[in-house]
Amino acid sequence: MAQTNPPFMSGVPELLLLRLLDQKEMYGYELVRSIKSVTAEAISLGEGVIYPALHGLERNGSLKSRRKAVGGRTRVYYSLTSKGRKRLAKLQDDWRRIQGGITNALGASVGA
Amino acid sequence: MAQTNPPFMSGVPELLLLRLLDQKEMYGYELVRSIKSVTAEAISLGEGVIYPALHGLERNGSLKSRRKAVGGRTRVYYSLTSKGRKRLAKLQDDWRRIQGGITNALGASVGA
DNA sequence: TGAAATACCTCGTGGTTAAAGGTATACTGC
DNA sequence: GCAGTATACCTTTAACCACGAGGTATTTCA
Repeated sequence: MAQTNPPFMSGVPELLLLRLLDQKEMYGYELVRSIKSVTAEAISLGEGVIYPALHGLERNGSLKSRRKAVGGRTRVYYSLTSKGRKRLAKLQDDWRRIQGGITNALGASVGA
Repeated sequence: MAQTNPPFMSGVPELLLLRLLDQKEMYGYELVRSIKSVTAEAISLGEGVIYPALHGLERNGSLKSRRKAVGGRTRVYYSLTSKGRKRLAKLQDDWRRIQGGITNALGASVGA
């Protein structure tokens, strides 16, 4: 795993993708840039991560796509299905749980 | 990856281990239970994660160990080296960065 | 005596990220 | 008219790392 981002990343691409697409239909290339900007440059996910992830999410029914020609170029727009919305809710929950756990651990002074 | 914990776990064992051992010398079996309790049950790391991680961290110089007999049983206590402390500082930084990035993403309303 | 807890360990699986590479079209500047 | 850059899609390969399962031995408690 040649790393640009530090560890702590597993599951993150999926979460981010679902979250962004829940707000607005978007295409792959746009998502790549969007993730960088919405995380204030903290997280950068390349196309080699985004496209396979998108395909996987579509395959398992979390996303649906439609092709759209824009200025002679074809884009594939993705949006959430209801299954995808459920999946997002679960992932957000999970994230908050482990995020809280780690925050506890980092902040705790182990008294005795 | 048969999963007990949800995703979002990569790098987490290392961070938690270093953090706990920075506060107090501990042995493997103790760390397994400690992680569960300090994260309020949110994160549970089995021995199959902890022991290899401990060995790896010792190998790369982040931890040092000493054996200690306690009531007829032998325990291997681990503690941080200065290299381990540096590593911990870096990981904490990384964690806070990506944690912040995700929080942004989850909270953001993508206004146009 | 035997079950459960303590304490250590390794191996194999498989999920998941990441970089690098590959194609093709459109737009910009020269 | 042409070169270079940005847009837009995609796949393949490699490597990592968490995880469960399984394995040993000792102690404690019923």
